[in-house]
Amino acid sequence: MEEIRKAQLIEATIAMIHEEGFTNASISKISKRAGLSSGIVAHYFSDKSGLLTATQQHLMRVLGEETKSQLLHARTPMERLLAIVNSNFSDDQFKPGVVNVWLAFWALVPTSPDLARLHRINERRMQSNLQHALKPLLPAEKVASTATGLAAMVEGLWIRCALTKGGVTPKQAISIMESYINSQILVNQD
Amino acid sequence: MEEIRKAQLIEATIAMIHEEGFTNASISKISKRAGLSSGIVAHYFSDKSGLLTATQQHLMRVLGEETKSQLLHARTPMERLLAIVNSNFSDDQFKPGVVNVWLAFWALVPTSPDLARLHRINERRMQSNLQHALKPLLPAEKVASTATGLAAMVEGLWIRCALTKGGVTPKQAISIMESYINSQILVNQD
Amino acid sequence: MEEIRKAQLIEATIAMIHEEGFTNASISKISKRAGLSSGIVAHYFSDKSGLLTATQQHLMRVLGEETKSQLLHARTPMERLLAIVNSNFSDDQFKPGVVNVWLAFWALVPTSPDLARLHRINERRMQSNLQHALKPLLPAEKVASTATGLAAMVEGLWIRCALTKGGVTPKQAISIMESYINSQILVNQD
Amino acid sequence: MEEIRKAQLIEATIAMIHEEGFTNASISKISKRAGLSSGIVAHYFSDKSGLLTATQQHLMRVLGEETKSQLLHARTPMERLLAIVNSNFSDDQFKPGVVNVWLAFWALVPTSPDLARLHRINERRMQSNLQHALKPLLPAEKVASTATGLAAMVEGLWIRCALTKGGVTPKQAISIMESYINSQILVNQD
DNA sequence: TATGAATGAGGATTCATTCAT
DNA sequence: AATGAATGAATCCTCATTCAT
Repeated sequence: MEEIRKAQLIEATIAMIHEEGFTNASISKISKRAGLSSGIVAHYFSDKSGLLTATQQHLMRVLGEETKSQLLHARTPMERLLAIVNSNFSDDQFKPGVVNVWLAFWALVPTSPDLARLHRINERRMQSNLQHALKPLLPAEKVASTATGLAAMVEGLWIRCALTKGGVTPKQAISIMESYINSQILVNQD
Repeated sequence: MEEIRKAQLIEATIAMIHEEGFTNASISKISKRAGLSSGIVAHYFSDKSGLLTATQQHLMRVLGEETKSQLLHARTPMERLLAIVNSNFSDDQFKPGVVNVWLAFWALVPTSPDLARLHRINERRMQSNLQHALKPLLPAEKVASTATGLAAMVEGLWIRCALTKGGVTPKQAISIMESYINSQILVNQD
Repeated sequence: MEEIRKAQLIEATIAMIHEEGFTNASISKISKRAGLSSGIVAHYFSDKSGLLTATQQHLMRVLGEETKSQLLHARTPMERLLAIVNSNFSDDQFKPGVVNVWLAFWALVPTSPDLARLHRINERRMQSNLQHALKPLLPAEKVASTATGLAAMVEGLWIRCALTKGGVTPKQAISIMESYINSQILVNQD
Repeated sequence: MEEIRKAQLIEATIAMIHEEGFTNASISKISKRAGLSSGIVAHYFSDKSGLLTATQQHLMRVLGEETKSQLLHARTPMERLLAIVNSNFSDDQFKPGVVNVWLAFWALVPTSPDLARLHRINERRMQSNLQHALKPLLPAEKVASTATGLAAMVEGLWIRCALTKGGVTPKQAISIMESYINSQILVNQD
């Protein structure tokens, strides 16, 4: 029961943030949308901030699982890299609402220790995944900085896909990143 | 007088968003911090959203002028590219508060037409600057996508400099981007 | 519970309008007077205008029930007419506050669609009641205009009873209207 | 100069009350509409309530002059009566805005001593005019009550003309009152 | 005479939270 | 486990008023 209710509320939170913006996503609207009463949030998350943190955790878990699942089928280092990149641009990451939640999340990081913690965890996982995949492809001293650049590019392109209607498509984003990866490998080859 | 007051209020807005987060930056706190009364906001910006829009416009103007000023001294295409990149990582862009305002701004874009407009303008200027500088360096069909990738990387690295204490420094960020630029040019040279 | 709270708030609204005038009847004063918190108004009426509309509806219902109750005992057409007239001058209609609410209500009709609707309903009911009672007493072509004149006189005299201290009393008002009715019947008799 | 400014502001007050309702007619809107600054009101009327009182006084003066002017051409008592009645339904009394101001005025009488004074003056003038005209037509003991009834009917019909779109027209109102007058005279003749 | 900058109190409204049921 | 009534603080905004120019 608890898990069902929590899932319902997280789902409704994402939907409300999508539809009316982070600022207007009040507890009463969220709970009404979930078909539940307003008191329920206190019951399961103790707090509004508890609900928001849980929501962000949920999104991070979804992304993590997507990455893990795509990595399963990767055989070569290059395939591993592309798996990581692709997982960030899967359909799940552009579902209505998901985008706004991530953006709101970033905006809250500087003033919320809880969310800052989540942010750090997420960033480290990404960095670690990328470095692991890059190690066989690049000289050791280039691995870390290339991983950072790649992670940054993923984030930057993702924002553009999300915010700029008629801008970059996920497909184009992936191709831009492939070009980055390839040129880095080529240049550092000999 | 009008310009002085507006500047005071924009300054105070940035400071408050920095100190207490976007959500807690209320009109009364902002105006008190500016040493003015709360009614003054309505007087000069008609609205809270008017003040926020003006604040973001201000930050964009500062960035634009920084870019323009750095471009003045650039002689070669490569220098132009670096000028653009550098201007995004100048000290002004990491002054306390500036970071949070940009992040909050992005979070509001999906639900605020006004801010969406500003966002589009800013993005186009960046893209256009980069393409202009890249044209002499790359085959025509590579210019647009490389500019997009570079812009995305700038944004992504900027977020990391801003959000992750002890992560990437602006200096490292610039070096990562130089590496990206160089490899793209090298690979596409012959 | 809901009905009790609504009644409390409507009662308090009437009292506040009476004591401090329509302009000064704020939500916080009204709710405090009802012994409740200010948020309660939103809870039950969603709006201040919701509360005002409900208050006016309440007064109209009271008047309607008074009329209906007096009509129960009326046997002849003439008695019916007097019953309608009397109900408009019953003690309930001059209870402290009731007068001011009606006046404020009229003042808001031109700019409030909701109240305009209520006004129309009330006027039609009065007109219909009067015509029904006048039909056996007057030639058909005189019924409508006489009803209108009578309704207007009721309203005009009611205002004078309400606004002019030391002016007309309800008793005198009723006698003036009786005289109007009698003369109209007499003149149109043969 | 003073008279010009005062007239401008009174005119603007009536227009604003008409367009946005009494509640929304703020000093800044009124003065802007008059093409003047907001401070001007304090200068010429010391107060907002001063402006409102002056506005109501103005409307009363206009009505009084209309009555006086129509009475000039009246020769018989009956003509005098009709002149008084007609003056209340002249075009000036239904000019946009005038109606709302009178209604708002009535609503304020119970809580404003100033406006209550004006109200009393206006009512007495009307009563006195009517009694003077009725004296030659009715037995002495009927004059006062008939005047009161007539005044009330004028007011009631005027409200209906004003508030109920598609209800009574001024022409019909006058005819209803003529019928009242005639029947009263006929019945009391012998 | 006239302006309009500046104030700050007061308005309606929204909302997270609490709690009895 | 779940409700939703009730609170009251906080928010934005409006506005009459004051006053230096």
